[in-house]
Amino acid sequence: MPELPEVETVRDGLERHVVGRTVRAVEVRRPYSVRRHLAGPDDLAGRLAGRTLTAAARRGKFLWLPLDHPGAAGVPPDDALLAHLGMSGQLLVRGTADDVEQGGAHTHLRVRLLLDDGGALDFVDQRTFGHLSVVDLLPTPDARPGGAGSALPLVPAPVAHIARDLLDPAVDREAVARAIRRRRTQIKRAVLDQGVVSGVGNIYADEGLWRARVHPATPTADLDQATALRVLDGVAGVMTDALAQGGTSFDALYVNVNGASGYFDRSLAVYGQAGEPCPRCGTPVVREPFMNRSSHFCPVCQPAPAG
DNA sequence: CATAGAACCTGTATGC
DNA sequence: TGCATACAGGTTCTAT
Repeated sequence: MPELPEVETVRDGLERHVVGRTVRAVEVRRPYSVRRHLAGPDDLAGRLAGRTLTAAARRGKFLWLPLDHPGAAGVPPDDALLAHLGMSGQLLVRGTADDVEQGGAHTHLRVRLLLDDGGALDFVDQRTFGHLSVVDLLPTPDARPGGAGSALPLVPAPVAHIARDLLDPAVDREAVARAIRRRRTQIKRAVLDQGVVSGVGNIYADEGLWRARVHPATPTADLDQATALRVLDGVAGVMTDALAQGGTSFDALYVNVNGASGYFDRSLAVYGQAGEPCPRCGTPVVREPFMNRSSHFCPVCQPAPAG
Protein backbone atom coordinates (compact mmCIF):
# COMPACT_ATOMS: atom_id res chain seq x y z
CA MET A 1 0.00 0.00 0.00
CA PRO A 2 2.39 2.69 1.05
CA GLU A 3 4.44 4.36 -1.64
CA LEU A 4 7.18 6.90 -1.18
CA PRO A 5 5.12 9.80 0.25
CA GLU A 6 3.52 7.52 2.85
CA VAL A 7 6.82 5.96 3.84
CA GLU A 8 8.45 9.37 4.07
CA THR A 9 5.61 10.55 6.28
CA VAL A 10 6.27 7.59 8.56
CA ARG A 11 10.03 8.22 8.50
CA ASP A 12 9.50 11.83 9.49
CA GLY A 13 7.24 10.77 12.35
CA LEU A 14 9.78 8.24 13.59
CA GLU A 15 12.53 10.84 13.44
CA ARG A 16 10.54 13.19 15.62
CA HIS A 17 9.02 10.69 18.06
CA VAL A 18 11.24 7.62 18.32
CA VAL A 19 14.83 8.60 17.59
CA GLY A 20 16.86 8.81 20.78
CA ARG A 21 14.73 6.24 22.60
CA THR A 22 16.02 2.84 23.71
CA VAL A 23 14.55 -0.62 23.18
CA ARG A 24 13.91 -2.56 26.37
CA ALA A 25 12.41 -5.74 24.89
CA VAL A 26 10.85 -7.11 21.73
CA GLU A 27 7.72 -9.21 21.29
CA VAL A 28 7.41 -11.09 18.01
CA ARG A 29 3.79 -12.12 17.78
CA ARG A 30 3.96 -13.28 14.17
CA PRO A 31 7.29 -14.85 13.24
CA TYR A 32 6.41 -14.53 9.55
CA SER A 33 6.76 -10.75 9.92
CA VAL A 34 10.48 -11.16 10.69
CA ARG A 35 11.11 -13.92 8.09
CA ARG A 36 13.83 -11.81 6.43
CA HIS A 37 15.79 -11.90 9.66
CA LEU A 38 17.31 -15.28 8.89
CA ALA A 39 18.73 -15.86 12.37
CA GLY A 40 15.19 -15.94 13.73
CA PRO A 41 12.91 -14.00 16.08
CA ASP A 42 15.00 -14.60 19.21
CA ASP A 43 18.13 -13.30 17.52
CA LEU A 44 16.24 -10.23 16.34
CA ALA A 45 15.03 -9.53 19.85
CA GLY A 46 18.51 -10.05 21.26
CA ARG A 47 20.12 -7.67 18.82
CA LEU A 48 17.60 -4.93 19.63
CA ALA A 49 17.41 -5.16 23.41
CA GLY A 50 19.30 -2.32 25.05
CA ARG A 51 20.01 -0.53 21.78
CA THR A 52 19.17 3.10 21.12
CA LEU A 53 17.56 4.16 17.84
CA THR A 54 19.81 6.93 16.57
CA ALA A 55 18.23 8.11 13.29
CA ALA A 56 15.47 7.50 10.73
CA ALA A 57 16.51 6.94 7.12
CA ARG A 58 14.77 5.94 3.91
CA ARG A 59 15.40 4.95 0.33
CA GLY A 60 12.39 4.37 -1.85
CA LYS A 61 9.92 2.41 0.25
CA PHE A 62 12.52 0.92 2.60
CA LEU A 63 13.13 2.68 5.89
CA TRP A 64 15.61 1.95 8.65
CA LEU A 65 16.56 3.09 12.12
CA PRO A 66 20.35 2.92 12.74
CA LEU A 67 21.34 1.56 16.15
CA ASP A 68 23.94 2.82 18.62
CA HIS A 69 27.10 0.85 19.31
CA PRO A 70 26.64 -1.03 22.56
CA GLY A 71 30.32 -1.63 23.37
CA ALA A 72 31.65 1.61 21.94
CA ALA A 73 35.16 0.12 21.77
CA GLY A 74 36.64 -0.86 18.44
CA VAL A 75 34.76 -0.49 15.19
CA PRO A 76 31.76 -2.79 15.20
CA PRO A 77 29.77 -2.92 11.99
CA ASP A 78 27.03 -0.34 11.84
CA ASP A 79 23.63 -1.94 11.96
CA ALA A 80 20.01 -0.88 11.85
CA LEU A 81 16.42 -1.97 12.29
CA LEU A 82 15.17 -2.31 8.72
CA ALA A 83 11.48 -2.07 7.89
CA HIS A 84 9.41 -2.51 4.77
CA LEU A 85 5.70 -1.78 5.11
CA GLY A 86 4.66 -3.98 2.19
CA MET A 87 1.04 -3.42 1.22
CA SER A 88 -0.49 -2.72 4.59
CA GLY A 89 2.22 -2.12 7.19
CA GLN A 90 2.09 0.60 9.81
CA LEU A 91 4.53 1.72 12.49
CA LEU A 92 2.54 3.12 15.38
CA VAL A 93 4.06 4.96 18.32
CA ARG A 94 2.43 4.29 21.68
CA GLY A 95 3.23 7.03 24.15
CA THR A 96 1.18 6.42 27.25
CA ALA A 97 0.45 3.31 29.29
CA ASP A 98 -3.11 3.42 28.01
CA ASP A 99 -1.88 3.55 24.39
CA VAL A 100 0.39 0.56 25.00
CA GLU A 101 -2.44 -1.34 26.65
CA GLN A 102 -4.93 -0.69 23.87
CA GLY A 103 -2.43 -1.21 21.07
CA GLY A 104 -1.55 -4.60 22.49
CA ALA A 105 -5.04 -5.82 21.63
CA HIS A 106 -4.81 -4.85 17.96
CA THR A 107 -5.68 -7.83 15.76
CA HIS A 108 -2.88 -7.17 13.31
CA LEU A 109 -0.11 -6.33 15.77
CA ARG A 110 2.84 -8.41 14.52
CA VAL A 111 5.92 -7.07 16.34
CA ARG A 112 6.17 -4.80 19.35
CA LEU A 113 9.26 -2.91 20.51
CA LEU A 114 8.83 -2.01 24.16
CA LEU A 115 10.79 1.16 24.93
CA ASP A 116 12.55 1.82 28.20
CA ASP A 117 10.49 4.95 28.85
CA GLY A 118 7.30 2.91 29.04
CA GLY A 119 6.16 3.53 25.45
CA ALA A 120 6.20 1.17 22.50
CA LEU A 121 6.72 1.06 18.75
CA ASP A 122 4.21 -1.31 17.14
CA PHE A 123 4.51 -2.93 13.72
CA VAL A 124 0.94 -3.55 12.59
CA ASP A 125 0.39 -5.30 9.26
CA GLN A 126 -2.80 -6.90 8.01
CA ARG A 127 -1.50 -8.65 4.91
CA THR A 128 1.96 -9.44 6.30
CA PHE A 129 3.84 -8.59 3.10
CA GLY A 130 5.82 -6.15 5.23
CA HIS A 131 8.73 -7.23 7.41
CA LEU A 132 11.30 -6.18 10.01
CA SER A 133 14.92 -7.27 10.39
CA VAL A 134 18.20 -6.17 11.93
CA VAL A 135 20.88 -5.80 9.26
CA ASP A 136 24.35 -4.40 8.70
CA LEU A 137 24.84 -1.03 7.04
CA LEU A 138 27.36 -1.00 4.21
CA PRO A 139 28.91 1.73 2.07
CA THR A 140 27.21 0.99 -1.24
CA PRO A 141 27.70 2.32 -4.75
CA ASP A 142 24.53 3.14 -6.65
CA ALA A 143 23.15 0.05 -8.33
CA ARG A 144 22.72 2.08 -11.50
CA PRO A 145 24.00 5.45 -12.59
CA GLY A 146 20.97 7.16 -11.13
CA GLY A 147 22.97 9.50 -8.98
CA ALA A 148 26.46 10.69 -8.32
CA GLY A 149 27.91 11.36 -4.93
CA SER A 150 31.40 11.79 -3.57
CA ALA A 151 30.95 9.52 -0.56
CA LEU A 152 29.25 6.14 -0.84
CA PRO A 153 25.91 6.13 0.98
CA LEU A 154 25.55 3.81 3.99
CA VAL A 155 22.56 1.57 3.30
CA PRO A 156 21.31 -1.80 4.58
CA ALA A 157 22.62 -4.74 2.57
CA PRO A 158 19.10 -5.72 1.42
CA VAL A 159 18.68 -2.20 0.01
CA ALA A 160 21.88 -2.26 -2.04
CA HIS A 161 20.02 -3.05 -5.27
CA ILE A 162 17.41 -0.31 -4.78
CA ALA A 163 17.99 2.79 -6.90
CA ARG A 164 17.78 6.30 -5.49
CA ASP A 165 14.30 7.79 -5.41
CA LEU A 166 13.09 11.00 -7.01
CA LEU A 167 13.08 12.90 -3.72
CA ASP A 168 16.75 11.99 -3.08
CA PRO A 169 18.84 15.18 -3.43
CA ALA A 170 21.59 13.13 -5.12
CA VAL A 171 19.36 11.59 -7.79
CA ASP A 172 20.28 12.38 -11.40
CA ARG A 173 17.05 12.64 -13.37
CA GLU A 174 18.76 12.80 -16.75
CA ALA A 175 20.57 9.53 -15.97
CA VAL A 176 17.35 7.91 -14.73
CA ALA A 177 15.60 8.95 -17.95
CA ARG A 178 18.41 7.38 -19.99
CA ALA A 179 18.22 4.18 -17.90
CA ILE A 180 14.48 3.99 -18.58
CA ARG A 181 15.02 4.39 -22.32
CA ARG A 182 17.61 1.62 -22.28
CA ARG A 183 15.02 -0.84 -21.01
CA ARG A 184 12.98 -2.89 -23.48
CA THR A 185 9.60 -2.85 -21.84
CA GLN A 186 6.59 -0.61 -21.26
CA ILE A 187 6.98 2.75 -19.52
CA LYS A 188 4.84 1.85 -16.53
CA ARG A 189 6.83 -1.30 -15.89
CA ALA A 190 10.08 0.68 -16.06
CA VAL A 191 8.81 3.34 -13.64
CA LEU A 192 7.75 0.62 -11.19
CA ASP A 193 11.18 -1.10 -11.36
CA GLN A 194 12.80 -0.23 -8.02
CA GLY A 195 16.22 -0.92 -9.53
CA VAL A 196 15.73 1.91 -12.04
CA VAL A 197 14.07 4.47 -9.81
CA SER A 198 12.61 3.66 -6.41
CA GLY A 199 9.59 4.74 -4.43
CA VAL A 200 7.01 4.60 -7.21
CA GLY A 201 4.02 2.28 -6.86
CA ASN A 202 0.81 1.70 -8.78
CA ILE A 203 -0.94 4.89 -7.66
CA TYR A 204 1.80 7.38 -8.41
CA ALA A 205 2.79 5.60 -11.62
CA ASP A 206 -0.73 6.07 -12.97
CA GLU A 207 -1.01 9.65 -11.69
CA GLY A 208 2.44 10.64 -12.97
CA LEU A 209 1.80 9.17 -16.41
CA TRP A 210 -1.50 11.06 -16.57
CA ARG A 211 0.28 14.31 -15.73
CA ALA A 212 2.85 13.60 -18.44
CA ARG A 213 0.15 12.58 -20.94
CA VAL A 214 1.89 9.27 -21.64
CA HIS A 215 0.03 5.96 -22.01
CA PRO A 216 1.22 3.33 -19.51
CA ALA A 217 1.82 0.75 -22.26
CA THR A 218 4.10 3.00 -24.31
CA PRO A 219 7.30 1.11 -25.23
CA THR A 220 10.29 2.68 -23.51
CA ALA A 221 12.19 2.38 -26.77
CA ASP A 222 9.79 4.92 -28.31
CA LEU A 223 10.48 7.63 -25.70
CA ASP A 224 12.77 10.54 -26.41
CA GLN A 225 14.74 12.04 -23.54
CA ALA A 226 12.35 14.97 -23.09
CA THR A 227 9.32 12.70 -22.82
CA ALA A 228 11.04 10.36 -20.36
CA LEU A 229 11.96 13.39 -18.24
CA ARG A 230 8.37 14.61 -18.43
CA VAL A 231 7.24 11.28 -16.97
CA LEU A 232 9.75 11.59 -14.13
CA ASP A 233 8.67 15.17 -13.51
CA GLY A 234 5.03 14.04 -13.43
CA VAL A 235 5.73 11.26 -10.96
CA ALA A 236 7.94 13.47 -8.77
CA GLY A 237 5.33 16.22 -8.87
CA VAL A 238 2.46 14.04 -7.73
CA MET A 239 4.59 12.49 -4.98
CA THR A 240 5.66 15.93 -3.77
CA ASP A 241 2.05 17.10 -3.67
CA ALA A 242 1.01 13.94 -1.82
CA LEU A 243 3.82 14.35 0.68
CA ALA A 244 2.68 17.89 1.41
CA GLN A 245 -0.64 16.39 2.45
CA GLY A 246 0.77 13.54 4.48
CA GLY A 247 0.43 10.79 1.90
CA THR A 248 -2.44 9.00 0.22
CA SER A 249 -4.97 7.00 2.16
CA PHE A 250 -7.99 4.98 1.16
CA ASP A 251 -9.15 3.84 4.54
CA ALA A 252 -7.98 2.93 8.01
CA LEU A 253 -5.43 0.57 6.46
CA TYR A 254 -2.99 3.40 6.20
CA VAL A 255 -2.24 5.80 9.00
CA ASN A 256 0.91 7.74 9.68
CA VAL A 257 3.17 7.17 12.62
CA ASN A 258 0.75 8.92 14.97
CA GLY A 259 -2.35 7.22 13.66
CA ALA A 260 -3.62 10.10 11.51
CA SER A 261 -4.78 9.33 7.98
CA GLY A 262 -3.58 11.20 4.96
CA TYR A 263 -6.16 12.56 2.55
CA PHE A 264 -4.44 12.89 -0.83
CA ASP A 265 -6.91 10.40 -2.30
CA ARG A 266 -9.35 13.26 -2.72
CA SER A 267 -7.18 14.73 -5.45
CA LEU A 268 -6.41 11.64 -7.53
CA ALA A 269 -7.04 12.29 -11.24
CA VAL A 270 -7.25 8.74 -12.59
CA TYR A 271 -6.32 6.13 -9.95
CA GLY A 272 -9.51 4.41 -8.83
CA GLN A 273 -11.52 6.80 -11.00
CA ALA A 274 -12.71 4.39 -13.72
CA GLY A 275 -15.73 5.87 -15.49
CA GLU A 276 -15.25 9.29 -13.88
CA PRO A 277 -14.44 12.23 -16.15
CA CYS A 278 -10.79 13.03 -16.83
CA PRO A 279 -10.14 16.31 -14.95
CA ARG A 280 -8.46 17.69 -18.08
CA CYS A 281 -10.80 16.76 -20.94
CA GLY A 282 -13.86 15.09 -19.42
CA THR A 283 -13.43 11.74 -21.18
CA PRO A 284 -14.30 8.81 -18.89
CA VAL A 285 -11.22 7.31 -17.25
CA VAL A 286 -10.40 3.75 -18.35
CA ARG A 287 -9.27 0.94 -16.08
CA GLU A 288 -7.60 -2.12 -17.53
CA PRO A 289 -5.81 -5.15 -16.06
CA PHE A 290 -2.09 -4.80 -15.48
CA MET A 291 0.10 -7.37 -13.72
CA ASN A 292 -2.67 -8.74 -11.48
CA ARG A 293 -3.66 -5.16 -10.69
CA SER A 294 -4.96 -2.27 -12.75
CA SER A 295 -3.84 0.64 -14.85
CA HIS A 296 -5.93 3.81 -14.99
CA PHE A 297 -5.60 6.39 -17.74
CA CYS A 298 -7.42 8.87 -19.96
CA PRO A 299 -7.80 7.35 -23.45
CA VAL A 300 -7.75 10.82 -25.05
CA CYS A 301 -5.02 12.64 -23.11
CA GLN A 302 -2.86 9.49 -23.08
CA PRO A 303 -3.30 7.96 -26.53
CA ALA A 304 -2.42 4.27 -26.87
CA PRO A 305 0.86 3.55 -28.66
CA ALA A 306 0.53 2.49 -32.29
CA GLY A 307 0.29 -1.24 -32.78
C1' DC B 1 21.84 -10.13 -18.06
C1' DA B 2 16.95 -8.72 -18.95
C1' DT B 3 12.26 -9.56 -18.69
C1' DA B 4 7.66 -11.64 -17.43
C1' DG B 5 4.95 -14.21 -14.45
C1' DA B 6 4.06 -16.67 -10.10
C1' DA B 7 4.23 -16.73 -5.26
C1' DC B 8 3.93 -14.92 -0.71
C1' DC B 9 -0.69 -13.68 3.17
C1' DT B 10 -4.96 -11.57 4.83
C1' DG B 11 -9.08 -9.26 4.29
C1' DT B 12 -13.17 -6.96 1.90
C1' DA B 13 -16.48 -6.49 -1.74
C1' DT B 14 -19.29 -8.58 -5.18
C1' DG B 15 -22.08 -12.00 -7.55
C1' DC B 16 -24.56 -16.34 -7.84
C1' DT C 1 -26.91 -17.33 4.39
C1' DG C 2 -23.13 -19.74 2.06
C1' DC C 3 -19.74 -20.11 -1.20
C1' DA C 4 -16.72 -18.72 -5.02
C1' DT C 5 -14.30 -15.17 -7.23
C1' DA C 6 -12.00 -10.73 -7.93
C1' DC C 7 -9.28 -7.33 -6.11
C1' DA C 8 -6.10 -4.53 -2.96
C1' DG C 9 -1.21 0.60 -2.43
C1' DG C 10 4.84 -4.58 -3.07
C1' DT C 11 8.78 -7.34 -3.40
C1' DT C 12 11.26 -11.55 -4.31
C1' DC C 13 12.00 -15.77 -6.51
C1' DT C 14 11.88 -18.64 -10.63
C1' DA C 15 11.62 -19.61 -15.37
C1' DT C 16 12.46 -18.32 -19.98
